[in-house]
Amino acid sequence: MLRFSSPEQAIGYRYTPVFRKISTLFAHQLRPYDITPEQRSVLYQLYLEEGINQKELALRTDKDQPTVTRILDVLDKKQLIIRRTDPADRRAFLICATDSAKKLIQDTIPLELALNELLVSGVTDEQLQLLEQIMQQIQHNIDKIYQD
Amino acid sequence: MLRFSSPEQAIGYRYTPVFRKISTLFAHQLRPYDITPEQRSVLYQLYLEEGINQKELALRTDKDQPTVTRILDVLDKKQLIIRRTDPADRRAFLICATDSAKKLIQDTIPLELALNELLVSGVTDEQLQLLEQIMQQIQHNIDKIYQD
DNA sequence: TACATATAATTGTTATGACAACTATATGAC
DNA sequence: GTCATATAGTTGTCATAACAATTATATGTA
Repeated sequence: MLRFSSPEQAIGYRYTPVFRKISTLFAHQLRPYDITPEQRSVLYQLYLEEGINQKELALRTDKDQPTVTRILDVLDKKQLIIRRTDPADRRAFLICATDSAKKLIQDTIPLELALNELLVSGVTDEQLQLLEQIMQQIQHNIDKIYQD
Repeated sequence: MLRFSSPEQAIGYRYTPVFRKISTLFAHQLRPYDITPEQRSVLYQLYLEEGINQKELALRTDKDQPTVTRILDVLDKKQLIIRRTDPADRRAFLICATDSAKKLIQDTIPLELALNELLVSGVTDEQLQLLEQIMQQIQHNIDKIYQD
């Protein structure tokens, strides 16, 4: 049974622009730090665990390897990361965040949380849990589609 | 009172990649039609109402004017739209979809709806309504932030 | 009418992202 | 050890997006 009859009801069509705007808002807030939300998401993974390689970083940030390569190039220029060659695999680099990168992450986490509070004001904890449940189901469905 | 303590809980951080993947899935499905989801979203607005100008099209597609200009350039090359100068305002163009564009939209709507069914399988109608409510609240919050 | 200001569209620049093709190195089969 | 194959990373190309700056035309006011 079809539950939808018009493109406006398609979740991609309907919600993609909302998340684009959220990203833009966060980008504004990050501007004084000379970093973008995506660069920061890569840096944040290194903040959680250093010394992982680019493929692993791509996995953890949900980005493809070329995108990670280029974001790391930018972060490298800004001296926010260091690429060390993996002694165990000369094809790979082990990536580490510099001290200033770690400080940047620490300084911007409150910004991110504060923006999030604004975004979900008026949304109850129960609703947020439901949102997470629904999104997990959708993510599961996406993974299943990708398997084929 | 702060409800969030880690960036993983920020909705932008958490859900943006999900919608990116949805867009990629739809792009795969549209490949035989030689059109991208974003190009199609512009065309869809023209399918709903023709003869609007680029500024209005930007508003309706949630894109900025430069982005719309460039997407229309592509659609123009593919002969999917026609730009007519507005006789009442020589700065503006009135945009129309060609017949083949209208056919393309009609042919791809079932694809979009079918993909959406897959994406929300296992999600109840009640959950989808809740999702819409929550996202409307978030959208409202975003609009409020942009006002300042 | 003349001029200041606003607006529609365009162009340039930078970033992200998808995808294909490539290089260098590792691994596994023999 | 040799060779086929797999894998880590890079590069090229195109599309989308944000933003600043520009051009051409409208509009409002003196």
